[in-house]
Amino acid sequence: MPEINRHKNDKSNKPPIDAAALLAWYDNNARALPWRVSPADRARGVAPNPYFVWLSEIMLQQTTVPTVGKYFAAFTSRWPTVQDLAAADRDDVLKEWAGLGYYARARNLHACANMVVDEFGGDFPQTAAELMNLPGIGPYTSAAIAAICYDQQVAVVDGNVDRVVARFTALDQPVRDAKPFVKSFVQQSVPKRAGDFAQSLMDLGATICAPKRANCLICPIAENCQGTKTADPTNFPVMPAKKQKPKRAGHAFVVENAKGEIWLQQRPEKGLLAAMTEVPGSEWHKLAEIKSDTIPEPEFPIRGEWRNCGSIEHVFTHFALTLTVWKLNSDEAPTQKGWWSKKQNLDAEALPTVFKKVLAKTFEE
DNA sequence: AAATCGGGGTA
DNA sequence: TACCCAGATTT
Repeated sequence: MPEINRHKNDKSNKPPIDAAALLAWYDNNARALPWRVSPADRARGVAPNPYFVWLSEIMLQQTTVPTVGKYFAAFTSRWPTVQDLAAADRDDVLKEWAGLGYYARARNLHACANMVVDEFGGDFPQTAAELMNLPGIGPYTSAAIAAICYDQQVAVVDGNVDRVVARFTALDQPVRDAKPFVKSFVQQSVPKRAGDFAQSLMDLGATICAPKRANCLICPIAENCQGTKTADPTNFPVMPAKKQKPKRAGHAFVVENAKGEIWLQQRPEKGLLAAMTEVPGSEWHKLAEIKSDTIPEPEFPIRGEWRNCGSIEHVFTHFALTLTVWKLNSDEAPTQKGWWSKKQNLDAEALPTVFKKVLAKTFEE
């Protein structure tokens, strides 16, 4: 008996998404967001601001809508146009981004703004293929900007859409291994109102077809959904095997001078928290590699009466970190390159959250 | 294909 | 706790 060379999730076996029904739902239930043009305004011909859409899309990468809110307001207030952002100092962009995470986004954001101004006269390219060439803009973001701003009929696939499609088609493998299928499945349903359709699918995933709750009773596309016919649609998407998070540990050195200033320095241009600001510290030892329960003794950068302030915990994407915090009052600079920063002004520095935790620990005294 | 790259909200 | 969030880039 010959093999039937057809994938189990071949789209020819799956009824498509009812775009008209989804758009009708979106017309009445769209989330109101600062960077978004409502479907009613869009129907009247109001065009989205590509700078706002692009900025929001970069901020929203792996980041929730509530978290982005304040940062989006701060950026658009300080830099109202892409020309303003391009003209800004990169360090100021990093300072505004501090706390939002994934700092390569901030570096690429500034580079992209300059490219749009220098190479495209300040106007974003209007197709996903062209947008893909800009720094920080990948498969999702290029499609999102092209669809939302210019109604290019491309499939926009983010984490929400992955989940909706996985449930809709009862996908039997992790979406990570079925990206082409998900994209082609969405593509066949993209209507003329491509931007509203993209946002409707994401809104559906954010509100009705949520990660731990599927409210199928009020879902506008439940009719053709395979997942809702199963015992529990939230069994989809199936998750890949998880692996445990390794641990690292190190020391952080906080030096305060007689004027109440803290010694800060800049991290290297590459790697974790690249180009951001930090306090001096030790290497972050991988606990498995030092074959011991205890990390090496601290090698203080300068002599003095260092005080142990306890430790802080911080969890990154791929490891968990424990830092022992040490404090010294001294007017001597502990490292070669760096600067003194007033304690009252630390919020304006480009300090990632892990170092804000370190500093907060020393202020408990 | 797998690893790297942050931080916070949710159940 | 574990999972997930309008992913991109590097290895």
